[in-house]
Amino acid sequence: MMEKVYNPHDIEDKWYKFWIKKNYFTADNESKNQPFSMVIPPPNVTGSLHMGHALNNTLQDIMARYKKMSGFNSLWVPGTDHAGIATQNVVERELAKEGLDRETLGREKFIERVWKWKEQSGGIIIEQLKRLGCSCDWSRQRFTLDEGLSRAVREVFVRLYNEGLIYRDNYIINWCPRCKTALSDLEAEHEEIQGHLWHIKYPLADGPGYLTVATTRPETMLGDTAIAVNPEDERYQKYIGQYVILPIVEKKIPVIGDAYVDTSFGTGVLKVTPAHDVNDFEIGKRRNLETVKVIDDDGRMNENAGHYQGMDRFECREKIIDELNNKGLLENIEPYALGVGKCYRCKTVVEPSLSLQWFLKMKPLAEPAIAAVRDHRIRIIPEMWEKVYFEWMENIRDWCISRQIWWGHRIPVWYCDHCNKMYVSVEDLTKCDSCKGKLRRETDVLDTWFSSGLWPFTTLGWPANTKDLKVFYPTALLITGFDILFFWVARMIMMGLKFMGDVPFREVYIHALVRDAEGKKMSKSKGNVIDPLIVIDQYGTDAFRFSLAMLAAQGRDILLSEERIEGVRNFVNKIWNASKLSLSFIGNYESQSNHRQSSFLPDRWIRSRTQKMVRDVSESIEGYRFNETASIIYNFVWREFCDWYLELIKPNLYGKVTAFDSEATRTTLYLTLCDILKVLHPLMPFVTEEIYQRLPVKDHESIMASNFPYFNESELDEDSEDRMDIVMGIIDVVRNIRGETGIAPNVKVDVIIRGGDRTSLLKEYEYYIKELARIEQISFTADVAPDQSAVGVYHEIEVFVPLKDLIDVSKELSRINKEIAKIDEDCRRLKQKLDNPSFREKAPQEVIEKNQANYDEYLRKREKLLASKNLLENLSRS
RNA sequence: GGGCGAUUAGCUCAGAUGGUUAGAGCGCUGGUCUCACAUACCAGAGGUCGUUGGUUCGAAUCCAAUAUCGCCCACCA
Repeated sequence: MMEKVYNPHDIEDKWYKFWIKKNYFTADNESKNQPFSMVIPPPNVTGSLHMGHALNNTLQDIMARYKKMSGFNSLWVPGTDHAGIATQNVVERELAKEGLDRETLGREKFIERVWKWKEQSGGIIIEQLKRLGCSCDWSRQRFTLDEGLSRAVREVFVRLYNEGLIYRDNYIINWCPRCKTALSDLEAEHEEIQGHLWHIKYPLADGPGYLTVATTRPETMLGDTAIAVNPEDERYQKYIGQYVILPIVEKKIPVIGDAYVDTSFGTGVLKVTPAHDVNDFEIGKRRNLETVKVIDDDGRMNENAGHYQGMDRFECREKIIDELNNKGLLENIEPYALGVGKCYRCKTVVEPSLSLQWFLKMKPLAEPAIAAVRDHRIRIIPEMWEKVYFEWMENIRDWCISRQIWWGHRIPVWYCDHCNKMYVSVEDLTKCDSCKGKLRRETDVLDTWFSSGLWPFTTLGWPANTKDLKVFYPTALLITGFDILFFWVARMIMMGLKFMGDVPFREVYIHALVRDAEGKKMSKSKGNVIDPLIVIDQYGTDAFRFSLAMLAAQGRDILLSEERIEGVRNFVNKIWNASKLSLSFIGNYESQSNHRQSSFLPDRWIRSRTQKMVRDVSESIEGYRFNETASIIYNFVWREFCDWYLELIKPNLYGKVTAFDSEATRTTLYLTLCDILKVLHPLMPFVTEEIYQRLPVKDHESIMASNFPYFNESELDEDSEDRMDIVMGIIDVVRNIRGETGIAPNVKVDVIIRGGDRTSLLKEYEYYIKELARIEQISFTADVAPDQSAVGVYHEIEVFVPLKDLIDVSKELSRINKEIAKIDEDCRRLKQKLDNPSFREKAPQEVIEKNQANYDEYLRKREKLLASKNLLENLSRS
């Protein structure tokens, strides 16, 4: 017995376990079926499911299930990312609670601790993905730091090093003083803040006078080793070669000429701090300037900062300004908006700092990756993201891949402190080949994104030559958010091409961000986060997934509101109840072998409509237009199947009408219900399985194993659709009159129809028209219009509802007037178009004909309405 | 500084290669507990598609400007 209201709670878990037990998620690399593979964007082990994951994985699951049902050997590889900095931070916070820190614990103990944490809390998100219904192949689950992947990372590092693509160098990198590590350019998020441009006087070393420098970062002046002017700048040319006294430090530094200096910015004089600014570093290299670091790894001033040593960099800024001011060296303060980089993990302002780091040369890797997208070996959808991709790839800079943290892939490099030899090796090393001295291993680890960049092939077993790689690489599709297009997607493309010699995926579908109902980004600090798991508890997974799909229009952010989900919850309930009714009609229906073509018009109509629905659903899924998929199904099920079809077959299946073959109707109903469940399954896996299992006859033991409906042209039936349009149209006309003139639903009316050559069709379906429009009696006439009636016109057919006491003449008159006014407006527009000679000349014949036909019909309809209107007006006068 | 996107009903959004009477959900108005569903049913109101030009027989749809909002990238201190 089915409940009156669908209750998702027990059902979801039951079926998920069932699918697991049946191994439906496990791909078979021996299968003869065409493969369809995806790798999951591995969520961070620190993470718990948020809306972004929910959307991302719902869309992937829709594709995985759809492809599986469409006969593909569908593989969806799951896994998690070790998320270096993020995870280390989490565990460090835990340690802090115990009054510990990683330094006192030591590297080995600390890493043990992180692993322990990972085992205990790192799996949460996987369980959450299961609640979302994800059909991942859990037997192939990977972790970016597991043994196989670690091996692959080393392999890649060594190969890239041997090819000269990985190098170690001193360069300005983004340093996070809180995480105490270098970051890549992408990991520093730029933010505009209101700051100042300080104008500082640098006295000339020889003689009176000074040059004024404008800077946003006065604290770095302690590390200045020159000031620069543009050699073309007539104001300052003469100073080139002279010296100034660096204030506070009281050191002589040269005035140099460099074309980099913009004469129109600030004072046209630039302070050069090679150790704390990229451009200054470049100038310094060109001019052989000394580099003086003044800020330490923890963001405090160091020993080169004189009496500022030990002071926080921002406090130092204030104090330096005071000191300069006291010395009369502060000329001016200008408000100025500047961009500062912040650590993407902890939001601390990063310090550009000269540092010895490992880098990966990007240009040689980027070129083939650009080509792959340019010639569409990889298709990025929506296309606009291609431009963004190209823009970044064409201006790519070398990637700082080393991190000074402990949690991650330790760089496979060993140093001999005796003979200064360096080894890069896949295998662990202990002794120096030449001097037999003990080797010291590099302490840095790799950027987390280094290993995730290898994800599509390392998860399939690389560097071993596995069957999985052979069958499932390149993967078919990657679904991800635009926020990691550079971090992840671009790097996978480069690495895939480099190490597999082929693209990592053929298509990339980029989806938008999930925002709150007001369009704001969801964040904990704003308190506007909607927790997917609470939504699931409240409305069920199916309603949640369908909502996400429904809102997932390409290229636009998704605004999620609770009302929206509630609406879909109602839809799930509608499906439940429609199925309940359908199942009661189908009864113990035995097999499809007695499949009879029905002659009952609604049967023929619904089958024809079903075919079009199935076709449109497939097309929209293939085109990643998930919102379209959802609304096609929504409208079909609710409007066509429930509101019309089920209502129309009731008389037959309740036995009120016996003129039609009710077995054929039951067959039709059964087939249509099956089709609905199947097209819905990728979006709503649970409720569809639950209902499917209740079918008296199933073609498979699970809906997951059944076949996605295919477009069956032989069931298309335009003639039946046309005839149904007439039946529905007549019912609509009566309902409109009823509604507009205020006849209560429980009051039946009589109706007179002048049906012309459609009379026999309407007579045949008279009973159904009566039922759906709540009519007591229909009389058909060929005569003139009856007077004292409300009138409605559908094509050539006129429908009269005698007024009796039911209808207020004035209401009916205003209804007719409204309708005539609308027709007049439409006619005016159509006539204008049709009277235009160049329209008749240049528009396609078919468009002209259609417009003409519309126009003619409007005129006829208008005439009929007018006749009735006149009758009513006479009546109301008399 | 460069690039991208958005602007359609009160709200949130659909409208792929130009030819509709511009759609949906929620909300709103009126009427119904009609034997699957009140998480429902029936009817209705509501839009000169940001602005201005242009291309075209025809523009919400293509082009160009402009305004407002949002995002991304960027080594002018």
